[in-house]
Amino acid sequence: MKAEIHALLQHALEALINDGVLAAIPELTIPVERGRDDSHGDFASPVALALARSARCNPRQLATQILERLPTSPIVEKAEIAGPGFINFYLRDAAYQALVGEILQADDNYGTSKLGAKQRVQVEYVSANPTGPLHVGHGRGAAYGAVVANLLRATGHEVASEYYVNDAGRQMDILAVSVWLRYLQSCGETLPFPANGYRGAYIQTIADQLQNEHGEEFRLPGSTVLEALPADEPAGGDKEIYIDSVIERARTLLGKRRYQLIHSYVLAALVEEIRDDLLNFGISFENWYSERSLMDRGAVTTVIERLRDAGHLYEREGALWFRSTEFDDEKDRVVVRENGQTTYFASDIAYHLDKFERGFTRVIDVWGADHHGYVPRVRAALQALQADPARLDVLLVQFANLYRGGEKVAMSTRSGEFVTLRQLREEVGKNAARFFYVMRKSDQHLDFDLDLAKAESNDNPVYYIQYAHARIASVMRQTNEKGFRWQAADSLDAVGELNESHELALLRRLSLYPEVIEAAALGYEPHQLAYYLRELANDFHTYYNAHIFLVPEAVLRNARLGLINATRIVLRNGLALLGVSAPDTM
RNA sequence: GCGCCCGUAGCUCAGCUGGAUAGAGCAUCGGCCUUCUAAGCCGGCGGUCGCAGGUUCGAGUCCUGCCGGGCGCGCCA
Repeated sequence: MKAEIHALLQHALEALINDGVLAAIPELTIPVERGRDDSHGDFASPVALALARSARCNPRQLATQILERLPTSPIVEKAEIAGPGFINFYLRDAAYQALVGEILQADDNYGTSKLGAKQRVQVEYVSANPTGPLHVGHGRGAAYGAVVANLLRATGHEVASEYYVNDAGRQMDILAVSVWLRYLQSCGETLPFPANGYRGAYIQTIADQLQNEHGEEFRLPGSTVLEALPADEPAGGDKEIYIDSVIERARTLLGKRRYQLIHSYVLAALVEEIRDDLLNFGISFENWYSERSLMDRGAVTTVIERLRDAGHLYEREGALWFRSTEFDDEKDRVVVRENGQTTYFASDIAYHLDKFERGFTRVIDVWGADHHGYVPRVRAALQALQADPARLDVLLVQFANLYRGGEKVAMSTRSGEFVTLRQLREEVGKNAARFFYVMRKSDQHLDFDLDLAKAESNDNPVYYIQYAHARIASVMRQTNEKGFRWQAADSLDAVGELNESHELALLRRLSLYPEVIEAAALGYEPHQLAYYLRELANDFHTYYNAHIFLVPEAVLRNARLGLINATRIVLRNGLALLGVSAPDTM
C-alpha cells in the first residue's frame, strides 16, 4: 500500500521535473507517512514541504502542482492538500477489504519481503564466556539477537547466527582448576579453595561427573598440590598470583595430556549446558565458533603479522601495541602481552577479520552495553586491515534488572549469586520471558517485573496478545460446533460487507504489519513488533466485544470469519518472530 | 576528568529518516457479562517532553551548554 502511494508521488514528481517546474533532485527519498489522525487520511506526504525551499515556491502551491500530475489509482479514493502543504491520501474501503484475501492466501508469508535479497548477514549474539550457566543478564541479549535474526530472515536476508565461544585464555584455566580442586575434595583430599576460583554449585556438579567417569585418574595428594604455593588473599597474599600458581601447579602435576583432558571436559560440560538453556529458550545457533580453533590454526598470529607488516604495531615496555589511535580510538591497545601471550583483543581482531573473509555483506555483533568502549578499537583494527568497518554493526543491549514484589532482585556474578536464565524460565515461562526481554528498546534499561510476567491477567501483555489468538481459535471451534462451515474462499466475495468502523480499523492495522516488520528489521528494533501486536490484539478485542461474528447471514459471517482469520495469521506470524507461542486455548 | 547511552503523564514506556491538536499500558474514578473464553470492552482524570539557548516554514526529534541517572575508561574477558 505504502509502496503504491510512493509510486504515485514519484510519478507526479517526475512529471513536474519534465515540465521544468522542478529541478531534478538526485537523491530524494519521498516521505510517505501513515496519517496520525483519521482526518489526515490514510497516508500523508509532506513532500511538498520538503521541496518548497529548493523549488523556491509556496509549499501549498507546489502541492497543488503535484496533485495535478498524480496518476489515478484503484486504491485511492481521493487525495487533497491540507495544512501547510501536506498531501493526504484517502484510500477506498475496497483496498483494505482486499487485504483479507491477500493475507489468507499468503498465510505464513504475510509480512515477509525480499528487501534483503542477496544480502548475507551474520548475527553473532550471546557469546557469553562458558565459565558458568547463562544468567538473566545474558537472556536479554539472547532474546534480542534471536528476534533481530528472525526479522532479518523475514525481510529476505540470508542470515547466519553464531555464538563465539571464548574457550581460550586464563578464565578457562581458572575454571578448569576450580573443577579439579572440587574433584580433589570429593576424592577426600583436604585443601582450601582459592579466593579467585569459581564457586558456583555447578562447579561441584561437574567435578562429581568427572569423578564418576574418570575415577581417581586425576587424584593427587593435597599436600603435593599446595606445596610451596604463595599465599592466597585470605592469608594476606594476592588472589591473582595465587590462582595463577595453582594453574601452573596443575599443569605440572597432571601433565599436558591430563590437564588438557580436564580443561576440555569442563568446557564441553558448560557449553552443553548453555546450548541446552538456549534451546529451551527457543534459540539455536547455526554455528558455534571456537576462539581456540582460531588460535590453533594460527589466525591470531597471522593477523598480528599483517598488522605489523602494515606498520600499525610497535613495541613498548615489552608488549606489542596496535596504534589504534590512528583510527580514532582513544588509546593504543596491547595485542601481545609482555609474557608473550596474545590478548583477547588480538583474538577478536582475527575473529572479525575471519567474519569478513567469510563473505558476509553485513556483520552484526550484539553486545552488552558495558562493552561499548570496545567498539572503536574493533573498528580501528578492521580499518587497519583494509576491511570496511561500515559493514559491521554493533548493537548494544542495556542490562535488565529484575523486580519482585516491587523490590529489585540483588545480583552479583561473584560467588555465584545470580539468577540464572533457567531459573527465570522456570519462574515466568519461556513466552513471557522472551516477550518481556524485547518489549523495550534495546538501548533502554529494562525493568523486568517478575510478578507481572507471571500474572494471568490483562496487565500482562503476553497473555493479552495470546488471548486474542486463542479467542479466534475458539470462534473457529464454535463455527464448526454450530454447523457453519467456512473456508478461505468463502470470504473472498464477501469482504465488501466489512464496513463497520471496528472492521476498518482492524483492517488498517493489518495493512500496517509489513511496514512494521520492515522498520523493525532495518532498525534492529524488535520492540516495534511487540507494540504493534499489542495494538493489533486491542483492535481485535474491541471488535470482538462490539460485534458477533457467527451471525446467521452467511455472507456477513464469512466476511467476518475471513477478517478474524487474517488477524489470527498476523498474530501468529508476529508472535513467531518474537519466539512466543500462539496458543489455540488458554 | 574524558567517552557512550538515557531523562516524555503518579509508575513503566512508545513516538518511524524533524512534520499538522504529544500516545499506550499500569495506577485511580465511572460504566459493560441470559449471546462466539470478562485472561475482554468503553469512558473520565492526568504532561511547561530535565533546564537554558540555537538551527527553520515547523523541534519530543537536530546542534551547544548545564543539571540528573546508568555504563565504560586493564598487558581481564
